[in-house]
Amino acid sequence: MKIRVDKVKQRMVHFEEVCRNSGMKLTHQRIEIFREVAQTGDHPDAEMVYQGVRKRMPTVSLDTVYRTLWLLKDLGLITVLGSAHEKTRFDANLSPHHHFVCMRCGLMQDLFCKEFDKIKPPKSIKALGQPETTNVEVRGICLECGQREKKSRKTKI
Amino acid sequence: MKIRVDKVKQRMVHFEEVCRNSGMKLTHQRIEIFREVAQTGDHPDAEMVYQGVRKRMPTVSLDTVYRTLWLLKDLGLITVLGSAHEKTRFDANLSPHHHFVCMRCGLMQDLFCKEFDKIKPPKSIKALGQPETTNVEVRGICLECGQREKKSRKTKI
DNA sequence: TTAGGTGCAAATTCTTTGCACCCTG
DNA sequence: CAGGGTGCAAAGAATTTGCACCTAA
Repeated sequence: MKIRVDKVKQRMVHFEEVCRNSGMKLTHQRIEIFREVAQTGDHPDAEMVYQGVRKRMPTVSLDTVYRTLWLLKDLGLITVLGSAHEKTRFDANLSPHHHFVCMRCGLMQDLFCKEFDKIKPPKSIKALGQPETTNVEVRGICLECGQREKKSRKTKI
Repeated sequence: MKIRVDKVKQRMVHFEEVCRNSGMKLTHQRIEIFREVAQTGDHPDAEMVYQGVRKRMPTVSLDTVYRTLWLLKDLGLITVLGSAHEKTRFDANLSPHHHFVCMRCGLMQDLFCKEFDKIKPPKSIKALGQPETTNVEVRGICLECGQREKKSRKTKI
């Protein structure tokens, strides 16, 4: 799925603005890597981004793609699906439940919520496939990471 | 977080029943690996399961732990969080949206749904951390995998 | 000019596999 | 007793890192 040209341009403008504000250098590589993600609608992985950028810039290296993607994520310019450093985890709790995931440390806690249990996919889901389970993922900062942040703010001043 | 002893026992009974029905062998290793997941409430990863089982059975190997965990997953005895074989994916779409994930091939498609956008975490979330985003993940079988299944069913008969 | 960015290759980390021996059913 | 299951060690795949050279600001 290709993103419409005007939408891509809009994203590029936003990207350049954020880059300049953050003080990071606007290199040719970074521009092309962001463009690749911005114009591809179907959640590319690092390798796909690399291959796409390579067509226009044959000398990029895969590690620059990785470094840039994480940087873009830190700047809030892209989102990351399926967590990099996080390992696969296993759960014997088969009853319906939801999760609270810490965006900083990756801690995943169970969240029981009757409201969430009632959520059903819309009819339009049929266009994508046959649904089986529906669950909610709340992302944020866990108590521990929140505490750590407060402390470091104090000591830094 | 330790799961209550009676709950663990209940899970063990279910496990042994499913094992027998599926025809797989009920080995000492499998029992201890399932027990470890069943009694640990905080989504252990393979390494943590391995270390836990090792205390009781010092000769188990990490690869048996992996093999067994995937087996348990295939039997529906445990669920898997954060996808094993799936790579990290990136997305430049920052507007709120949800996902439909294929449980067979891992394909992740965007799902736009105004109803889902309105969902807010319950107040009880404060006990876990500071929420930032809430999104819904519908899991099921995508159209392509659904088709493939139908075909293979026909040819097998 | 110069500090941050890049490419290369090697290292790490998580997970899987081939094979000979072992144990459940 | 037979065939699946296990442990070992080695392979694979994804991602990260050290270092010397390069380039945007």
